[in-house]
Amino acid sequence: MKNKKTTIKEVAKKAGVSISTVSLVVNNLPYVSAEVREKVTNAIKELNFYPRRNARGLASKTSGNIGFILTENHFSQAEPFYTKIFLGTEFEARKHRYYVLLTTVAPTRTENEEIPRFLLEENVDGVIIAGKIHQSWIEEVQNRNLPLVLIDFEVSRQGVSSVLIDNAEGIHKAVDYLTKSGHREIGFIGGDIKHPSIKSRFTAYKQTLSEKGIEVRQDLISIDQTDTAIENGFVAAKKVMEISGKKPTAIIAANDAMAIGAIRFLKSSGYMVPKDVSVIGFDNVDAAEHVSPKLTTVHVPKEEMGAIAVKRLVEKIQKIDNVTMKTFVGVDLVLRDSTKVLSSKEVIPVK
Amino acid sequence: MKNKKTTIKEVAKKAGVSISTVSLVVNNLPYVSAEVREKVTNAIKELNFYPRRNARGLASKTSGNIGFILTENHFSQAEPFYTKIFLGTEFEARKHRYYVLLTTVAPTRTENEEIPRFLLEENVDGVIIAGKIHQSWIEEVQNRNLPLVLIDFEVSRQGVSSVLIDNAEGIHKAVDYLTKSGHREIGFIGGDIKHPSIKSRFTAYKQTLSEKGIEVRQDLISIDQTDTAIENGFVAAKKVMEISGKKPTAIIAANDAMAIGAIRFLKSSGYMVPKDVSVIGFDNVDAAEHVSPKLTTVHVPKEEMGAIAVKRLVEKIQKIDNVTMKTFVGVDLVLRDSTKVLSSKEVIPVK
DNA sequence: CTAATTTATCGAAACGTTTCGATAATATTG
DNA sequence: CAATATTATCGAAACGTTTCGATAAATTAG
Repeated sequence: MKNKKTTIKEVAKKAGVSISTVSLVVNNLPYVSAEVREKVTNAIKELNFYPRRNARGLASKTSGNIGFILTENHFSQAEPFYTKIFLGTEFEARKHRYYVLLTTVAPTRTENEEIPRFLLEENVDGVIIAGKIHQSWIEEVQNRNLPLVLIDFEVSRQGVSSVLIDNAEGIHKAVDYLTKSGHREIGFIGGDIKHPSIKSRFTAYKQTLSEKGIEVRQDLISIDQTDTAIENGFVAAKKVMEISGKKPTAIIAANDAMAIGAIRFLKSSGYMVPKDVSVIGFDNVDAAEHVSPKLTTVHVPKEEMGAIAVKRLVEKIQKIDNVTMKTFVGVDLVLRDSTKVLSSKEVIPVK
Repeated sequence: MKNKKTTIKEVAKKAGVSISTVSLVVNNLPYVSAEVREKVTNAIKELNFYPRRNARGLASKTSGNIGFILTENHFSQAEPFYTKIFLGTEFEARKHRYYVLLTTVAPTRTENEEIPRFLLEENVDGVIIAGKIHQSWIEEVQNRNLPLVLIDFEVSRQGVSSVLIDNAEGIHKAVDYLTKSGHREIGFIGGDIKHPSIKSRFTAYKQTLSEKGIEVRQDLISIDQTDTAIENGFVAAKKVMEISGKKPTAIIAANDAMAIGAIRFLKSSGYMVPKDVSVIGFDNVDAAEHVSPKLTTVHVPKEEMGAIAVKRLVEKIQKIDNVTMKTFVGVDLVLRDSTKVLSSKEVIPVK
């Protein structure tokens, strides 16, 4: 069925009403009699009418778009954590009749950094920022009075909502599982420790061990890598195995990439995973199922995070709910092959 | 620096010229004196002016957007082959000052299937379709007189360009490598054989073997899976190992997912990869580096495919080159750990 | 019954650009 | 020198909707 590019004028003519009346019907607005509404609806169908996005946008000062911003390094990262989140936003946005425009910005900010064009052109009605980002980008959005939702990042700033991972719960579940499986020498490796998620995973690791009366041993910890890439997991695991006295029987990594790197180090150094050392990751990216052994990991519902962010943003755009919100998405421990039960009885420290 | 939402009117006033003259300067069009051009440019900078996308769109009957369509199953597939292509389009589109709008459609087509909203709203200037798609979606785009580029798919239809994988070259390189490594019993597993890429990979497999004087054995082939998912690789490899007389020393899979499935079957059945059977995949998705052993595979430059598609489409949109083009992207064999050299001397069949 | 309120329909301005034709000045060609 | 072509600048219509206020009819309340 060919689209004949009809306009609202032709619909009005065919239905015998004014353009204004047609607009009321198209937008499902009141003060149109049932009889007229039916006539207009029929004309719309017969003429296969669909309003143009541009014209609606100009007249109503809206764009129908949501901006999605992330940093360049997150954009190109091998493990598609943020692309899953993006796909989640796209699917949910569609339900609300929004398009999602994707862009990247530099991780740091200099004077002449290019501002996303969709901000300059006023081509988005709200913005989602995924991951850690320089504060000046947040200011750039807020200065334009655009609704903003952050994903996996938070700032103490008025009017910014966040969709966050319940990192503490995830790490708690991981430590809990390990201690219930008989592990006491549990290490932690991480990178980019200033990232709020990594920081809170590390805090939760120490806190949960303390709650269980297990000593937090510094020689089982390595968290000074610049980022959470695979190769930094390799290096961090290497350091832990080198400096630790009594070796860990389990290592919790700040994310799956570092867990994979840790497994690579361990295997290449003659340790067997999980026979000698269990490894747990965080995120549950696709690779977790492909590495050998398959990675036990804390599953983060990435597409759901994207969907929730869209819901929050659309509410802000439509001014349904102006409350600043922090939404924590629950996590689950997915048991695969990289963890081993040492003993079925939880070890209770003797003192 | 706060954006004060200035309009072209204010720029005109400040520069002491007309709106039309400002528009000529903004769009870098001729018939403006150098003196006036400088005055206007200064005013634009001082007022931090940026034209609205909506207004420009309405006036020029353009959207500034490119539509990106793929099927729902491709959208949600675990291995992010098409998301890599999408990311490639986004990066390239940005250079040409286009936004990319992503959507999915059903793999098949029924009467009341929803047409992508960006087509209905005339909100794209051209469309990229990635992967195999029902012909009616192609018609839906062409009926709207929109420029169209297909990725990893082709149809014998007027005016449709394609960015394709040089499947034959990839398979040729894989077979060549294997035969040069001493393999003669080389199997092939595939699914969704009607997909042009898969079909041409299979054809190339047979053809290259024949060129080398190696018999194409039907008992080393399994290609009747419905799609190229991991579990179908498992099943196809199982079938090949069950029905074949002299067992294969190598299996070429139609894609990485099936290669991974094949490795899983082989390992779970007591075979060692590559000691007993070498495995080669196609695509080089992220998982190829994570499976054990790491997968030898034909690398497809996915982001480049996306970038090329955007370039072709932008040319079509701007009517720079209306020629229908097929662009084949080169591929490379990436040697990892899943292939073994049987003998360093290429086996030349004795007859 | 009358006044007040709600419902129904419409005309036209507005949204912010692009672009075409009008007008005039300048440059080139025969 | 005159005719023709090019360059420069501008006014206003157009693009296709939304939406506000005008006008009138219908309904409700006192």
